[in-house]
Amino acid sequence: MAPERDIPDATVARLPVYRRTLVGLAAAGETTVSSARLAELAGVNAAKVRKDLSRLGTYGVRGVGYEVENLLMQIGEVLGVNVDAPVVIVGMGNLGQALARYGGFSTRGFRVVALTDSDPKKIGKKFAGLTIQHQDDLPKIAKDLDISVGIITTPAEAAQQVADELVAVGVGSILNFAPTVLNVPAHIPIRKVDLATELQILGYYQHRAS
Amino acid sequence: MAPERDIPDATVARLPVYRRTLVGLAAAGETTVSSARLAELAGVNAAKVRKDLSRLGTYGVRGVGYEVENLLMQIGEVLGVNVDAPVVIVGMGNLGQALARYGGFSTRGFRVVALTDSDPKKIGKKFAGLTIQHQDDLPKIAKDLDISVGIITTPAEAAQQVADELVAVGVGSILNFAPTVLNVPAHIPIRKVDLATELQILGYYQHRAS
DNA sequence: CCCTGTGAAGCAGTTCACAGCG
DNA sequence: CGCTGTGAACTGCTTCACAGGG
Repeated sequence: MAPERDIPDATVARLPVYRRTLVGLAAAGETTVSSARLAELAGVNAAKVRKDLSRLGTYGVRGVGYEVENLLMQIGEVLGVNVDAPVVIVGMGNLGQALARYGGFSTRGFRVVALTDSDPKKIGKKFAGLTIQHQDDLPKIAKDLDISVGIITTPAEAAQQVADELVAVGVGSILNFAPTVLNVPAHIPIRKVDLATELQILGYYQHRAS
Repeated sequence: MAPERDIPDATVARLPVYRRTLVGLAAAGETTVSSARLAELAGVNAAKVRKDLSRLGTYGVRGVGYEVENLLMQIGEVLGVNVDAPVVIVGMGNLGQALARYGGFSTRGFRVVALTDSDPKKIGKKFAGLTIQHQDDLPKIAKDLDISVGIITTPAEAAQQVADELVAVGVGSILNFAPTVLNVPAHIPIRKVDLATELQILGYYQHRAS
């Protein structure tokens, strides 16, 4: 009943895109979709869609396509979007504040339940219904709220320390917005979102083109 | 004198990380660095560092390593960080505001010179010394300021339209924060930063681990 | 003797092309 | 007859391992 194990990283990275596309199709009242159409909407190639979906153990209907609702359910299960994982955001600067107000968490299986910072001037302020707490209280917060995901939006200098603290209190995965490479134990999944890096990559291609 | 052409995508994506690491080493007064040390700091494998750097036409010194300043200069040139490309941010919601205040652009070859939105209530407000202008004025703004990069921070529904407008006014590359796949002409480099996708990918790995 | 540069091997992901089912 | 599922070929990236220069 659980879907196939060991889905390739490249496939996992595309599943959220398929999911978003399928949500749109469902909202538009579509009940089935072919790999060709899904591929077009998701910006990939049709063979890739079929190979990716076959990894889920999903079976489409030959001659017809895939059932939208069924596919949504299966992808949702693989990604764990029904889990409602408690999230803490560490670092309430510009970006932390923007994320605290971001509305996209709940429909993706995450719920921001705590905000922390180490600047005493910020403690007690409220964002999106949550009060900023001191980073030193993380152990208690993590225990009380059973935090499973940490989002790091501190300056680069503080990020490794924060990552260590998150790991120490038992957080299960980390999303890092600080522009630095973090060392965490191999069993903790970590992903980074790095604006400066993305811009510089663009810089290369633009530079080349001219 | 220009570095080698045709650097693989995977290498390009790592250059900003090497650059950041080298900036740190330079600040710490280091003048040379071995591939092993650079690899450790950048979180990759030493052979990869050597192969990547060899693509730049850079030559390290056998038995010693690479000269930090020289390497920085070469990577900077490849990435075009001295270009100071004018950037417009389209969509001044939470994220757009956070990016407008973000300080990391200038040292990476980018300068935010304009902010736009389509909500009349936001026009005229100021962020980081810039006044929000109406998105309808984009053609004039782009012409006057010679905009070369567009950052899209609108809701998903508006993003394709905005992308079309950016392409129409001659923007050379696009960074998309909206959670949707954008269609742009093949010659326009585009990258996406997608928080919801990253979270869902984490969701998969965390889910799997338990 | 250390550390780079690089052929060669290995691996992962993509794309092709078609058999086979509804 | 259309569209899925998938072997097989292919492409690109990573890693190994070592020759060779300083």
